[in-house]
Amino acid sequence: MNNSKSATIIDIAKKLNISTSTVSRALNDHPDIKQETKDQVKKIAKKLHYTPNPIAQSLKSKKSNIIGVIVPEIEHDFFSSAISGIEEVAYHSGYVILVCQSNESYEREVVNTNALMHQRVAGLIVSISQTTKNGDHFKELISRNIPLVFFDRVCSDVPAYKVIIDDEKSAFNAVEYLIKTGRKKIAHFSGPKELKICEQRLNGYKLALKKANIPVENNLIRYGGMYESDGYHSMDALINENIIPDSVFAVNDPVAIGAFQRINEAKLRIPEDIAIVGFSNNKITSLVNPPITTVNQPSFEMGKKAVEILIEMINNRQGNYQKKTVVLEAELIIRGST
Amino acid sequence: MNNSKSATIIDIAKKLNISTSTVSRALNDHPDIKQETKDQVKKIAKKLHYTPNPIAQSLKSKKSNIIGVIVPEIEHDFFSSAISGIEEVAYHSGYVILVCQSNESYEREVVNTNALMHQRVAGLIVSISQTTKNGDHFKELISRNIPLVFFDRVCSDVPAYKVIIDDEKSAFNAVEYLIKTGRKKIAHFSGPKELKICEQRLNGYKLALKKANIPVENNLIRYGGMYESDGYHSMDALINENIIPDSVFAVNDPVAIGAFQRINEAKLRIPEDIAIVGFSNNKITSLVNPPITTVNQPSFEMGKKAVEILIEMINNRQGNYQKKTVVLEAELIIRGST
DNA sequence: AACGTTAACGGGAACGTTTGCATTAAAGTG
DNA sequence: CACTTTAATGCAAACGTTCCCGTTAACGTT
Repeated sequence: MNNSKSATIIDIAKKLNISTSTVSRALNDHPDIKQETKDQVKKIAKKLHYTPNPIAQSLKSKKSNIIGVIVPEIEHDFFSSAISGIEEVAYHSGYVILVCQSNESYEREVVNTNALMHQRVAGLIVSISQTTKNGDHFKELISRNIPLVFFDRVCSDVPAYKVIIDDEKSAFNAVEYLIKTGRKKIAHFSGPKELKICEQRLNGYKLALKKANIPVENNLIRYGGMYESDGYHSMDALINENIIPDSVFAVNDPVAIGAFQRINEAKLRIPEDIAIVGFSNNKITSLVNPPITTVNQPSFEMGKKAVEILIEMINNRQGNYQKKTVVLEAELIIRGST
Repeated sequence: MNNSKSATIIDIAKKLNISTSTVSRALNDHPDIKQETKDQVKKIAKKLHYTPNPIAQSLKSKKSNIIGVIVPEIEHDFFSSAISGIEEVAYHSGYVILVCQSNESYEREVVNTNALMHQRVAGLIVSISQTTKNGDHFKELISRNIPLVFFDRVCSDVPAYKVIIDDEKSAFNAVEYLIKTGRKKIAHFSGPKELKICEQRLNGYKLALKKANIPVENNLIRYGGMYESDGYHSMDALINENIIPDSVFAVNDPVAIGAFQRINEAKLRIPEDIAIVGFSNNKITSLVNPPITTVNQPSFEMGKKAVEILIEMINNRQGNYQKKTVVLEAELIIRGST
């Protein structure tokens, strides 16, 4: 019964003594084919467990049902959640997703981009690596008319759709909240200066201070990476320099957690001695004690939105969409750490 | 310069006034082609930025460089980490990965499996959903000679390679450790009874008790899901029934975290009043206070191992590999919660 | 009766590669 | 010199679809 090979339209054609063209059209409900033939074809197709060969279809149409996704690190809460959102929408639209990670490496991002391009993906969703300054590999995609959507970490010099949050405004709100609750000596643990999102969060921080007439002190601003260890070290440095802020606004949650740990080790109390605000609303922030106030970055929704736009672009290839930026809401979630 | 279409071997052939066969063979270093021709072909190929069209190659060879991955939920720490491991190895071997999630739904797992099969993936790596009892969709793969490797959550009636840890033994070790530290009233929060791994962890729990001559009390064993809320509710139920254990062995980390929260709410102390042991070594377990003792399930390594075996199978399609089970070490990581 | 229309279908090229089987010319063999 | 061998290349089919063009027969229309 099971001859272990997939049936093709040729098999169906032979069985019914008709041509493959007719079978193809019948399966695609072409008006030229009469209902009776369609029924017969579909019946045999079902019987033979026929499914169209997507590879042959892709070769012919030069399109595929594959959406490429490139993120810095799959393991990251934010990205795995975004990928999940992408997969969810893609699944219901008949697409599958090819996932690559750049490991924060520009070179690898380029390799991945090219690999997916040659793989003839229908479109690409990307969050760029920390080390990416140059967007030429993305421009190549655009010149080949391959739809591209960035999310969260965008490449500003590439004219593509972007799904982001307002990092500056969100940071501003977070810091303003700290100020409203009486904090004055607010430290900021920032990330790599090259990353746009870090720059913008830093800007938001500064703006909030300025609005409240609090001077921006450079030794309260620490630069580092985006990981726990970075937050830990930044806090450690402050303590060693005997600079004790009354609050910390961290560029993201891992950094906040790192600071959190160092503060605990120093036997300082959260939030009494030092308040903490993170960024992203990673799961962990709600599970530590006290739970950490953070900016809810809607990762799942960002992924969904990105792929929705991408599929829209794939379908209306006319290019009548505007290269546009979608800004999602990122609200401050107030918890015990402030 | 950039005519926005990919160059093909036909373009190269025309440029050199030779046949496509020669170009193809030259690019693949076929011995029939003389060095001079190869050099010319490769030179032009580079000049035109030629890259082979993987779709055409797949159509011809009936193989692709795509590895399919199906997991219950991408967002899960364990799975996103495993996927990361898979991607890492796949990348360095010239494969890309197609990721689907079943959302713990059997039907969706079947749909995904079939979709990937028809996508002509080179092989498939799967961790099955909670609701999967039937492995027919996987047997179909095997009958079509598509390599298949399970990891962690395996389908026991399907003869395929499996990468797992020894759940029973790991659970046994964890509970035995609790007993050694003087705990006697040890609760176990289990997961869905259908899941093999839950059954085995439960078995390990029972065995450890029996070995220490501690009676297995059914009201200390609670069944639920695999999420925080389940752990929370199990603990809540115990407290409401006024059954206060001196320790809890949770089927996984989220459940442990849920119990952790409920214990905190009850103003009971960890580990003084109740010790906690989780399972998986999710990141969060090391970040809460006190950090939670847990079984380190080497997710990244499991993913790597699975894909290594898969690629091996893809290359030696002769089937001279044994359907075999690989058991990785899962050691107990002792932290402050015990 | 000669022609046009339409419904329903088939032929065959095309997508980009790979590969078995020629073919050709040069070289070697007896 | 007639022949086999060998090196290097070309031809054409095949992978499974799709789709532009026919083609055919049955039916109107004048």
